Amino acid sequence: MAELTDLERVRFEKLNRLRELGMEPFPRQTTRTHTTHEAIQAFEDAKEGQEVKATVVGRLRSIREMGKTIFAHIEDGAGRLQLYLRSDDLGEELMGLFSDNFDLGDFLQAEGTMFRTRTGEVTLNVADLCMLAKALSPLPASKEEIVDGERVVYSAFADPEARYRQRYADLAVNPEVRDIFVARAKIVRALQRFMDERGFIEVETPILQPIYGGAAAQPFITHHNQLHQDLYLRISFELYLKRLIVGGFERVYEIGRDFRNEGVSTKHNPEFTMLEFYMAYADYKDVMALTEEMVAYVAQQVLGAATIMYKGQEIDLSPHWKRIKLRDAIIDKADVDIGQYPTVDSLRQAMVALGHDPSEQSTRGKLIESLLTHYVEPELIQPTIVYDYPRDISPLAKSVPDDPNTVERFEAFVGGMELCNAFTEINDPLDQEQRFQEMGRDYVEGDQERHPMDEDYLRAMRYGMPPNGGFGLGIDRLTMLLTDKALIREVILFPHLRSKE
RNA sequence: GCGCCGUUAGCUCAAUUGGCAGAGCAGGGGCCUUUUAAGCCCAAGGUUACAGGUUCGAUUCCUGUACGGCGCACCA
Repeated sequence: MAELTDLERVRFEKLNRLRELGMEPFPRQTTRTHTTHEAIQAFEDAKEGQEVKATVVGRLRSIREMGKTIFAHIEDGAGRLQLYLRSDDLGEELMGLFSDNFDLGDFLQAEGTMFRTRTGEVTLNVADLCMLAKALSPLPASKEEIVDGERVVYSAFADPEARYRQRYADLAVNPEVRDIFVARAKIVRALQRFMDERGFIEVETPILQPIYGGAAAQPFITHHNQLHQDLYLRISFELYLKRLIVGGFERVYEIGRDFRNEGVSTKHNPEFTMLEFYMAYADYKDVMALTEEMVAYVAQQVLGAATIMYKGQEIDLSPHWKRIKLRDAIIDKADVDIGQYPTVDSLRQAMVALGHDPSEQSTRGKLIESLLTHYVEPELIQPTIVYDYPRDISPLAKSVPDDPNTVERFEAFVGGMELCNAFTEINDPLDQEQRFQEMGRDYVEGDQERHPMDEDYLRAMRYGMPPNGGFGLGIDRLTMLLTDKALIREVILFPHLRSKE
């Protein structure tokens, strides 16, 4: 065991003392007749003069000793409840035992009768209590008061590093952090309900993949010892889900984890949660309509409204969203018409004139994308669908009717953030093969983002793939949006951090 | 990967130009039988992230390391 701090040593002594006094600090059995919320509700609902007895459990969050009485609050999954310990009711022995050996953070069980204090708070007058679990280490201390119904916290546990490394302590002392993850769970449920109601079936495809694909990203590599085989953690679900479209499922979706071996930022975590769906007999316009409907639905289900506040700005998520061609969006925000620069070199020169320093290896599509990222994305606060993308950065998307260099692809942006990415999927195996070959040509040998050729995927396509629209949405990003968080780490329970030792 | 900033008690934060490192809360000892950031009295709590350097003297200045934050780069 690690060396104890002074505070921990004191608690350790209390733990031993409890055992000596015959109170097990980690008992096996718990009795609970009411949650804190139910106990308060039962009292509120009771007739005048009717006695309400309750046995509640929870973690000690505050203690106020006043001579021969003690006020305390416990917290359980449902909320908080004030306890009132009175020497005359509890007995001097238990009173002293509590006072000497119970600390903030301990879990306890208390039995008694509900009443209302002079100041109006519904409270349990405790007749008996016991320890359920002794906390050996003190939780990060904070204090709070209620001002006009708002909780004001003093000395809140706020150091981001400590909060992420010890998320358990963060969750234990910062209830608003728990709220984020409750919202996140609701978001996932709402998405599933939305998809299920529209005839999509939820599937699970491999995370360990012999060939990665479906996105331009560096993979994590792992190894299967018995099979002597290197495997990649998936960077997308795309190619497996479309195999299922070949197999006869018309509508499939998957919610799961993607892994990308890239830099971390306020919007990027090495592992993140995606929703991808594929819809036969649909194209990207159909998917646009479904996207608007989906996001508005989720907001409505989780927040009760399709209008949200994000970083101090009101955002209306209800359909229909603004739609703009990528070329027009870049003219609009960057004052560059990519149509006038049909070659990599001409576009690079135009960007250098704007003060950029584009990488030598960039394709024309990558240059366009960096214009999008720099000038357009941060400006798109209200939901906006940007569509019709360059071919060379979209190797799985079908081209638009009269322009082989532009593909039917869109991304939706909200709050200055890319939320999802979708396209009319290529279903011509020969076209797809050619695109894979172009990727092999355009991306120099050793470029980690070069797409490996997935022969089995091409074989699947040759059996015949119905026309279909595909879609990917970052659930972490959607959660940031709906919980008004600027940092992806705030919506991931255990975000990746460097090891400390 | 690059740049800037940060790291002081369990938590939140101070510390003049380089001159004995402080406070609130938490914890400990007292007082207080309807309090709620309860209050009052007393005492305690520190290798100032780590390793070096400059200096009579370093939390403070310099170098390096670790971790974090922000920005950039990367990021179909």
